[in-house]
Amino acid sequence: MPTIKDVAKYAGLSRTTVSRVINDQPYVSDEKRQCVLKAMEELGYVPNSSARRLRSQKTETLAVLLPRITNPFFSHLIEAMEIKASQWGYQVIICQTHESEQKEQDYLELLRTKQVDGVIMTAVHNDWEVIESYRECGPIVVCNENIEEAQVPFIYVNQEEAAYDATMHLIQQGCKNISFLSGDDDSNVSAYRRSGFLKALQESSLPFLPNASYANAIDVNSGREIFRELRRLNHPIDGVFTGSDEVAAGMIYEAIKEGVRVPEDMSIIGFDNQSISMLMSPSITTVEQPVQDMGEKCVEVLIDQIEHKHRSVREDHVFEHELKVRNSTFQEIALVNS
Amino acid sequence: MPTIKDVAKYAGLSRTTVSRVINDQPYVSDEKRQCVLKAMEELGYVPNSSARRLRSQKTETLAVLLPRITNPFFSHLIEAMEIKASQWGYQVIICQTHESEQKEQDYLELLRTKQVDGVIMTAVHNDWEVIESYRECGPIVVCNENIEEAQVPFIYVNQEEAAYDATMHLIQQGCKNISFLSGDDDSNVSAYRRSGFLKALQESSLPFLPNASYANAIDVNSGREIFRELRRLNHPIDGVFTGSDEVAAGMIYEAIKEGVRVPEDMSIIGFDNQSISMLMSPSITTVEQPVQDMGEKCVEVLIDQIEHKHRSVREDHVFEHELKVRNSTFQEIALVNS
DNA sequence: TCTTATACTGAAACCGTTTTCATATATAAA
DNA sequence: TTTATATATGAAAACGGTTTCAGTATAAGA
Repeated sequence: MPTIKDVAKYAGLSRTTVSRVINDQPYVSDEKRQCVLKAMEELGYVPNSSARRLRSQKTETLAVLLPRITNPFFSHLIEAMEIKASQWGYQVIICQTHESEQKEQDYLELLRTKQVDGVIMTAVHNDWEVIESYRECGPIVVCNENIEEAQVPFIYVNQEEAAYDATMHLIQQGCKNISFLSGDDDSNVSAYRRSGFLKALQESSLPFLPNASYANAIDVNSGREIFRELRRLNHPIDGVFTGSDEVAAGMIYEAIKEGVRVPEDMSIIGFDNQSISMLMSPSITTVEQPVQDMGEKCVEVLIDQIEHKHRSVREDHVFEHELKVRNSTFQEIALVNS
Repeated sequence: MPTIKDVAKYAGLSRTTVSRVINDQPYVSDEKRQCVLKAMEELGYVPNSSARRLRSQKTETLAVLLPRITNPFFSHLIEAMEIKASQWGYQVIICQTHESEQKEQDYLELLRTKQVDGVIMTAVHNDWEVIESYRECGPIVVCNENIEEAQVPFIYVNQEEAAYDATMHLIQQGCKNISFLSGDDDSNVSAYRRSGFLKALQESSLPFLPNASYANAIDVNSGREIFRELRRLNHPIDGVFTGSDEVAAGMIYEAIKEGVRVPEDMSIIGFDNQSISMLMSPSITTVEQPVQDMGEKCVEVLIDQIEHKHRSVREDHVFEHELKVRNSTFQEIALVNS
């Protein structure tokens, strides 16, 4: 592999001049520029990025921390991020935390060891003060969470409102005994959603059913399991806020198996508008978040911080959600009759 | 940020000794080792990875090239890869090609610029001779494709056999007019599947229907569209090999809408055993590939090549597929009656 | 006692760039 | 003509580690 030194020698010029050509800097005569380009071409030279990184103190690489990439919400998010980052000439390294505090810290170390210029966190598992200590090593932006005391940019949808709207929709459909499901309980997202859920119940003078509340609803299988548990309650449930299309799909799967009619006997509402929500029968009413826009925004904000080195203060980028009403909460018959 | 020099000074020792401690090398007395560790701790020192990379000529980073991360097959693959890589202390950077030859080349450049130690390609869009030219810069392994003339490790499922088995299953269910769908047509996967498909038809003395053959079946929407097109043919179709669970799901969605009964009027078979295939009603018969094992194997083989620097020759790691028979090709009634 | 081997330590070279600084020349302004 | 300014070039320092090599001290073997 030829180095810049070889190119310089071959072109009969100094490394400095070659470097100027590589980086499109001024103060190189056209004649020499051509000369250098020719030399690079003929030697098949390509600059070594480790050396560039060391000297220029930047990596043009971002780390994206997420629980697991197979969750469609996160895969869509990181898809958008990678595309945007690539447009800016940045690489994206993928960091699956699997909800582990330790792994989250391990990956944040990438910032300290200068393997990345910045970090996007799409979930936060450690206490904020732990995260905070990494901030001196480089910018961090948080996506999909909202931690009040933290002074970094946040990109999110108002989960409280979203859950409120979803719950209100269930109530308008006539649900009176509504179950609340959430994933990881230490996440702020769950807390905000619960709060919106409770607000809707309260305004409608409906009771909260702690027995029909589960905090381990994360995927299809947990959805199926929780459905079976709900059936065992002596209190009949006619509506479920799942917080996830996959959980909703799992519940519907089980409902069909058990002969429970959705939405007539039980209305089920998902979250994220993943493709599964359209495909299930009945199709799943869900809350759409503008995932692509959010992903792009994260990258833009982060790169802006990296390239302009401005100390990040609190910054809120709130995106709008949208309720997608489908058949898991809404009987088409009613529509036909009206 | 403190450097190794600061640590050395603080500990009253040389950079060399500090380096030895960092890298767990012998020939450091216990006393000095403690001394260095204490100094690192107190200064909050962490080695700069750009400097390490430059000197030691390795990055401990892998690039994974894939069409798009939102395709569940690839997200499951990369999930397994990331976990395995992380166990070996390697980072994974994600490279979405979107089937573009140019992007594929751009990402292969990471190898030349020494930003990664090796590359995993989960699809191949350029001619092999183009790829070949990057091999002198570092090891490449190919996953999910099988290019005969190429002398690198391949990790794959025998797509010809898989398609043969799937088609045979359709035929055994009584299908006589079977449509063949595939995604990207320049991919070898499609070619092998087509070959297996044809073999099954031939052995059963059934005709191949070129009019009912589509090469743009990649997702739910294309599945829906193709279903509608198939309906417009004057030749009635009673079986479809889709090559993708998402395409199959899209077709089933449309079938339900149009009152076509699956599998009575038309049997549909997917590929990949994604969670959607179990959730649809009817659930989708599909071909399972051991995605996790394949992902892990890719990383193992690649890291082995990186760390032992042995020139890679042809190496075939063939994994077994498994037909998962579900309701989109198989009437449960028949099972009950028997 | 004299080699010889082994454990420990550090000075200096090296990895391949970019950046700083000094110098030279050409052009414009005074 | 002199001075200031802009353009063009290269030598050398810097980035922050690891590796080579040489040197010293101590223990073991002849």
